[in-house]
Amino acid sequence: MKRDSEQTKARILQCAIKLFAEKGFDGARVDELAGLAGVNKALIYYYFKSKEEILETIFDCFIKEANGILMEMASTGVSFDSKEMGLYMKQYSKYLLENSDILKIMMIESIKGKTKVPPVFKLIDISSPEGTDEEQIIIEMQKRGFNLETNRNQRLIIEFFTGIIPEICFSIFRKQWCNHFKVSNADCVTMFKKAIDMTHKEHYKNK
Amino acid sequence: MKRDSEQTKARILQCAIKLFAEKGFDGARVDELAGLAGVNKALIYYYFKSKEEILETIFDCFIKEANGILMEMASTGVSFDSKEMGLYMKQYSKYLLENSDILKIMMIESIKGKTKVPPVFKLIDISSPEGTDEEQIIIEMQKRGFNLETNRNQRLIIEFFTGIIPEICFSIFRKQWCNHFKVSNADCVTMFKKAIDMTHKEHYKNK
Amino acid sequence: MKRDSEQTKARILQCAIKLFAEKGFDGARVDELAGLAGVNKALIYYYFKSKEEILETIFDCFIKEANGILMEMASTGVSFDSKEMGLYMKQYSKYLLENSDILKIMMIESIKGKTKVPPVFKLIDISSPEGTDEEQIIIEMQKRGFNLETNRNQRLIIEFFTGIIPEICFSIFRKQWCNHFKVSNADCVTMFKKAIDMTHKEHYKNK
Amino acid sequence: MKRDSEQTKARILQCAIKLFAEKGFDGARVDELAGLAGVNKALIYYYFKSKEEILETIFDCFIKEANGILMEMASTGVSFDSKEMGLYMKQYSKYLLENSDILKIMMIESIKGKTKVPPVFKLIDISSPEGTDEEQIIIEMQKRGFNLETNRNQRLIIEFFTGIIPEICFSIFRKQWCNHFKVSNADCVTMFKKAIDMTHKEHYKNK
DNA sequence: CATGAATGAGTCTTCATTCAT
DNA sequence: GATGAATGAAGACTCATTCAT
Repeated sequence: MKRDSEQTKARILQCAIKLFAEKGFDGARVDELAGLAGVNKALIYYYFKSKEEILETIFDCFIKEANGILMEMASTGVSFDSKEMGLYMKQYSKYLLENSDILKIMMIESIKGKTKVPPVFKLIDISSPEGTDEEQIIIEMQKRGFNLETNRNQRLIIEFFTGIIPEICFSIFRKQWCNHFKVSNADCVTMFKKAIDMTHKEHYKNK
Repeated sequence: MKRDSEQTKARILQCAIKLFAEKGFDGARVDELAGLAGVNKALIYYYFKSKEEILETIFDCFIKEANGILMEMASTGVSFDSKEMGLYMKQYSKYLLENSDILKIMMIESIKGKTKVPPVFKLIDISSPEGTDEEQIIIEMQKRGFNLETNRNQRLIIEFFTGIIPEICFSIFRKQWCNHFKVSNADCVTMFKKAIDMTHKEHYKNK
Repeated sequence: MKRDSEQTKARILQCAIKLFAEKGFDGARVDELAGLAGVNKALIYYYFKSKEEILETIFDCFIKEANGILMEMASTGVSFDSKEMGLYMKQYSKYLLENSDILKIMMIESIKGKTKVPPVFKLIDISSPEGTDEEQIIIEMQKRGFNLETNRNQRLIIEFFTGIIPEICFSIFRKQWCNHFKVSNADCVTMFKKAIDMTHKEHYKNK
Repeated sequence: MKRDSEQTKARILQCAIKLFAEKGFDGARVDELAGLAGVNKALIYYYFKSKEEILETIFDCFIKEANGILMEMASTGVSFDSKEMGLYMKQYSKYLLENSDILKIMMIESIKGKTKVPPVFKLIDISSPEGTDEEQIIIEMQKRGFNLETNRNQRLIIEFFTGIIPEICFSIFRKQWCNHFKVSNADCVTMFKKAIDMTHKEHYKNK
């Protein structure tokens, strides 16, 4: 019972992610979601108060999960050049790539700007929570080989607009890019990694 | 007559841009657009066949205009370090910044992926049309000081995901960023420029 | 001036007949009529007070014309078997066949029954106006060889439902019948005449 | 559950028949239909995909039903003069008379000619399906006393334009005829039957 | 848990008609 | 006479949500 119930709710959520990503939250219809999930429309309202709540649930789960990964990354004392660091980076990139649908939804809703804080901003808030002892982190990171900007605002802008945003947008547009430019998925990913290495990651070493 | 008519149509388009940017195309209501533009709802359908056509018109005009700016930039024989080049770059950045609303709409519709080619892709297609004599351009650009990637696919990915996309997203999120991180608009713009200089633009000199 | 004006009005009417016949009065759009007639929509309202008035004009003209033909027929003292009578009958049939579009409109509007008197009823009212000296006519006709029913109501029903209605409906459906049953137009007309001869016209001789 | 649902759908259909007959399909409003049927407008779209589909459903049901009656009639080996045959004929006439609303709709839509085959044509297609062994039927009918035309096309035209069409149109115009000519319904029906007997039915005996 | 039926409030679009020139 | 622009009032159809079972 509980098993089935959980599964049904999860299935609804999974289908909602797919659907919202494809049509946008506004463009998606509860009817269609019911069809996709193979459940009665009314059942959706048994699990969720409203269409809106489905969206919120999706965001909350994702932010929490992404949070976990970043936290783990941040708390590990591995150096920039170390294999472990590379592993974490890879893992995070992979995580974003795997959740392209949620990122699509998040991006769209962020752009519309209905919420006080755009959901995507939360991805950087996590990696650099305001409460933290800034200087400490910077010194720590520099020890690991990162040449971090000391000005927090400047640092955030660099991280977000030339690091996270390209990563998100690549995740979002990868498929369409491959189709349009006739590139294989593997090549596309390799080339994007190189692009990030040549631009964003390079700047850590600059100066 | 013609005067008034043109103006009315333009007003509808301007309001549509504003509205679509705020609510997304799907979230926007024709009723509201009519109210915003101060015209009768039916008049909108006198000028445009459908809500969809308004969107297409917006995109077409923008792509055409952006095209013009880039064409001019490409056809001028100025060197990378020259003031003229800097001026053009600035102009294009400014252009994107000024059209943040259109970029919002474009980005959302691109993410949803209804069209074969995501509208945003057209911004890079223009700057590097497939028909062009690739080698010629690269040599030309290298003369001007640009260290362009010779592999076209790699070059496009770099240009798009670490150049255009950050520019677009900055345009889109600037206001929200300023609000959220309590930065002045001027500072924000300055910092973003520095961020781009340190990452994307730097790579032209790399190697 | 007057020339052009008259012509324009006539063209509008002709196109209206075509359009109303094809789509029905309710299904026809003034916009489309304007396009068909090659005039500005507003001009239609210069000539006619409303869409409704166009319909009325069409009906009035037709009734008046049909009236004329029937009057002439009735007032001529030719016998049933005479060539002249056959000529008139033919002429009337031809007239109906040529005005199939108007008959379509008339039939549709008659069926809907908005007006007190269905327009098609007027076609029989004419041929047998109530004010006339019934007996006189019957005697007259019998002299000419027609075996007319003496009961007016019975006579009207016979005339209308087995004479005029088949004639009208043949005019209306002729083309579609030819298409559907793969018959040539000429054959179809010949067969219909025979059908009428064998049924309706035959009854005049009965008894 | 099923009970109510079926009833509701049936009620919508019944009201649609009434409404379409009165105003024509194009002139009828879904809003009004909802009001008439005492249901929410959206419920109509729960049962039917579109206004159009309501019409199709009405036609399909009627054709199927009429089909049934005619099939039964055709398959019974009763002679033309027998009481049974008269009973069947009466039954069919009664059936048409009872469904004057559907016939009105059918006639209007047939006249407009949107569909490849005018719905009314289907009433004759049934009574004389092309695939059947023509000669056999004719011989069979002749045995029963019917003097059927051997030329199929001629026969169809006689049946349709002097048999079915008068029957349909009488059904359609009966009420209006009674009102206009101040005849009682009973008298009107009697007179029409006599009219058909004197014209269409008489021809079976001719020759 | 699950569902078929029902609904109020839209949502895009259309239409006959009018106005100003 | 003629026209492009404008409009109020619907029109078909949709959607998130709820109810009864």
